[in-house]
Amino acid sequence: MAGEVEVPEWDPDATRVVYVYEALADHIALRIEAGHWKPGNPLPGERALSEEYGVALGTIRRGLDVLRERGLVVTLKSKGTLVKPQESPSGQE
Amino acid sequence: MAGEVEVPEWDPDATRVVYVYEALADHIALRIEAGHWKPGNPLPGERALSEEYGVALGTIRRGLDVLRERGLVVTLKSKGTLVKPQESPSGQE
DNA sequence: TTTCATTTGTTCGTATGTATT
DNA sequence: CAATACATACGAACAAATGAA
Repeated sequence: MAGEVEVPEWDPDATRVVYVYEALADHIALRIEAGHWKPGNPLPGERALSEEYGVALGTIRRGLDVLRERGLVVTLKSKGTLVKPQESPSGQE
Repeated sequence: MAGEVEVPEWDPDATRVVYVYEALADHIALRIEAGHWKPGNPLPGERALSEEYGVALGTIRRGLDVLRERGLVVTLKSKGTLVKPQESPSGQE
């Protein structure tokens, strides 16, 4: 049950095999799985993430696009991007 | 006066005598003249056109450069590229 | 109702790197 | 080497929706 898990530092140079927005998506996904942000709760805003990660707004949005496609998050206009409750087809936990 | 006019399909391979951005400019010009986009109204965004035509952003921008030089459109930052009202200094046609 | 702050959405402008011709 | 074309990425500004005061 996803508690306090270690997440590697954000280092775009250490991930130079892939694109920034993909590495970004992976990193945010790790943090979600590590429980940094709980299901139903919002992530920091796009601008905040942009500053935190030191990447452009468009890059953050691309990363969030990826996470949205993966079904990890949902984005509501003027609200924010929320961690999607993981669908457990039958089991609770 | 410019109603529903037929515009050939976009086919970069059928126009291989010139550059893509020129064929692109010609094609968009045809659509404007055919009334697909009205004077004063915006064209689809550069990114949208990029996807629609299946060409890179830079290529779209080059094509729009051409149309701007021809006086067919005007581009406003953060707004879009608008069809310029055709200047009929005195004559109609 | 109006105003304001917050947040996502959209768009152009620009720069860089790579591949092809 | 230069021009074309593609993709990624960063920056800035404007637009729209929401919610609170």
